[in-house]
Amino acid sequence: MPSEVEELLLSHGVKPTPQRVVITEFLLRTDSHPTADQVFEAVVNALPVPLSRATVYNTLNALVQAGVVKEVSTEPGRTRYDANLDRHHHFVDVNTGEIIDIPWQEVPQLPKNLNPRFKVHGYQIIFFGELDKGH
Amino acid sequence: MPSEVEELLLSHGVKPTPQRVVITEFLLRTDSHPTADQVFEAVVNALPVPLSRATVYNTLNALVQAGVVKEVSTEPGRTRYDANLDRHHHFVDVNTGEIIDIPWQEVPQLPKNLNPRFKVHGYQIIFFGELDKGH
DNA sequence: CCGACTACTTAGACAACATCTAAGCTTTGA
DNA sequence: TCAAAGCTTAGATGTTGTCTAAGTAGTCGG
Repeated sequence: MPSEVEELLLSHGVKPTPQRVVITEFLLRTDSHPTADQVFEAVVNALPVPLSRATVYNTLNALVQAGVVKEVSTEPGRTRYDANLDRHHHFVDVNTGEIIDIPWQEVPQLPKNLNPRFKVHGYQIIFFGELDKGH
Repeated sequence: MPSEVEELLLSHGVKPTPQRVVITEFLLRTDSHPTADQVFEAVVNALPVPLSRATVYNTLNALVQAGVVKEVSTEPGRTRYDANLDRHHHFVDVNTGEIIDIPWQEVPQLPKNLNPRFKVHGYQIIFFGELDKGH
């Protein structure tokens, strides 16, 4: 009987190998928007076999392709990954780089027909600012 | 008598060396949101002396620091530069990667006080879609 | 002018992030 | 049991960006 994660992968057309399962499980469990290297560090000891960085990159690309996770690009030069499939926006703390999800309904919807030249598929909003630790 | 570009740099506290002037001139002249390497290719022959890539990177970072240009991060792994200082948003053609500026007033303003935990300094909206070449 | 100080630039080494390659391993199905 | 297809591995390679050491140009006090 396949686990929930295996079913998730199968339903997206991704073969659930052990490597892909542990990587996907980690992404679903965290809300920290990890980089590829952070994913590697987190799961490298969760498998009884060696894990190659190439597999992590291959898997992350496959998951993005299949629509299981999304890439987040808040700072240049490093890609982060987000398994929150609910539509949402992002807030980035300019001091720490921490990324926090903002629920879709907390932000007014934007019109998609801003200009007849553009056929808008979607949009991405990133807020920059400081996190008030007092709250 | 200093040129307009030299005055721009001076007013932002950046010493207008020949390298910095030609790089800034190129950025002001284009709306193509070039990468650092595209900037290098564009200006390397505009100087009577050799130009190092390090100087391009140093200059771009200095211009960003000084507020003369802005970084644009629409795709992971490469930083683009934008000398359009008017507030604006971006549209990215998913087929070509082309980036087009969208005037600030064409998009509804978003509230900055979405959540008491966040002190929002600003935000960035990137629209993804297809460009209708027919218009 | 002169010397020293500061800032800038250069070429190439280096570092970080990501992809590619060749070989081996699993799985699948005939 | 065999072949084909797909996945993973280790390490080489590619790409983007930064760092280092040396040299150069501009500035300022004398």
